[in-house]
Amino acid sequence: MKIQDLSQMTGISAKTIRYYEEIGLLPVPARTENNYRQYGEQDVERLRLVAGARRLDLSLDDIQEILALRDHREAPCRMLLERLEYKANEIAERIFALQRLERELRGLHALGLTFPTNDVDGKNCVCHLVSVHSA
Amino acid sequence: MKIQDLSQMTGISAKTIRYYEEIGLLPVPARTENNYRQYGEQDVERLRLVAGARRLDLSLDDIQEILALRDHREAPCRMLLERLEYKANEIAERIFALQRLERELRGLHALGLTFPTNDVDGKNCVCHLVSVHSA
DNA sequence: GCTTGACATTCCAGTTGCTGGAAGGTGTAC
DNA sequence: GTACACCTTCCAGCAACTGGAATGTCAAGC
Repeated sequence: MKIQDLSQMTGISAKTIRYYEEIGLLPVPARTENNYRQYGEQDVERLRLVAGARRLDLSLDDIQEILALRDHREAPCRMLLERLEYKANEIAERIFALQRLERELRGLHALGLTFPTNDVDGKNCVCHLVSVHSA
Repeated sequence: MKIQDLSQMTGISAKTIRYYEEIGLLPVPARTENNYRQYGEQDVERLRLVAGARRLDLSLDDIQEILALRDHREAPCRMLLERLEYKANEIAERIFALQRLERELRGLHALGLTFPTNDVDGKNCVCHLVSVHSA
C-alpha cells in the first residue's frame, strides 16, 4: 500500500502522514525498492485511531501518549476516557466564552448601525465603541 | 511614556507591543536619548483600538486593514461593522461545531464507561469506538 | 523511443499571534 | 558599589500542518 492509498483510506493527506511520521506518531515504514513508503493494515488501523482522535480535537500530544500506552501493551482506555471527559469540559468552556463574544459582537454591530458611518475620528463612530470597550 | 506605561494602560505586554511594531501595526515610535521607545496619547488610543478588536477576536490582518483605512482618513466604520457581523457569524458557526463535538465526546465517554478498561486490543475498548467512529 | 501525467521523494519556509530567553545597556535606590 | 528593575536586540519555539521547489519513478499512448 502506497502513501496515497493510506491517505484515501483514512482521510489524512500524504503530507500530513509524512509529518506524523517525522514527529514519531507513526512508525517508520518499510520502503519498496524505489524508496516509496510501504504500508499495511496495521498502519491503516493506527492512523484511523489518530484521525478519530484528531477529529475529536485531542492534541497530538494526547494521541502520542495514548498510542505509547497501546504500544507498551497497556490499555489506553482508561486514559482515553479521561481525556475525552477533560476535552469535553474544555470545549464546554470554550463554547461559553464564544457565546459571550458573539453576544458582544452582535450588540456592537446593532449599536453601530445607529451611528453615522463616515465619521473618521468623531466620537460617533463604532471604532470608538470598540476601543473604549476594551479598557 | 515608556513601553511599560503603554503596556499598563492598554493591557498589552511590552513584548507584544514590540511585535506589533515589527509587523507594522503600530508606527515606529520616537526614541529617547538612551534609545528607549517613547509613546504618547495617540499611541494609547491606537493600541486600545487594537486591543479591543483583538479581544473581539478580529485577526491582526483585519485590524491592519481597519487601521489603514483610518490612517488614510477614510471612515473605517462601515468596514468595521461588516467585519463585526462577519465575525459574529463565524463564531456562531464555531459554536455550533463545538456543540456537536461536545455531544459526541460526552456520548463516547458515557459509552466507554460501560466497557472494560483493561482490554488492550479487544473490540470492547473505547479505542475502537474512537477509531471506527472516524471512518 | 519519447513525451506526458500522476505519482513518489526530500527539504525548506510559512502560517497565527505571540512568548521565552540570552546577552547586554541604563537608571535609581540604598 | 551593588542590587534591582527596567530597556534594547535578536533568535528560537509553540501547534499542526501546508505549500512549493527540485528531483526521481512508473505506466500509458504516439
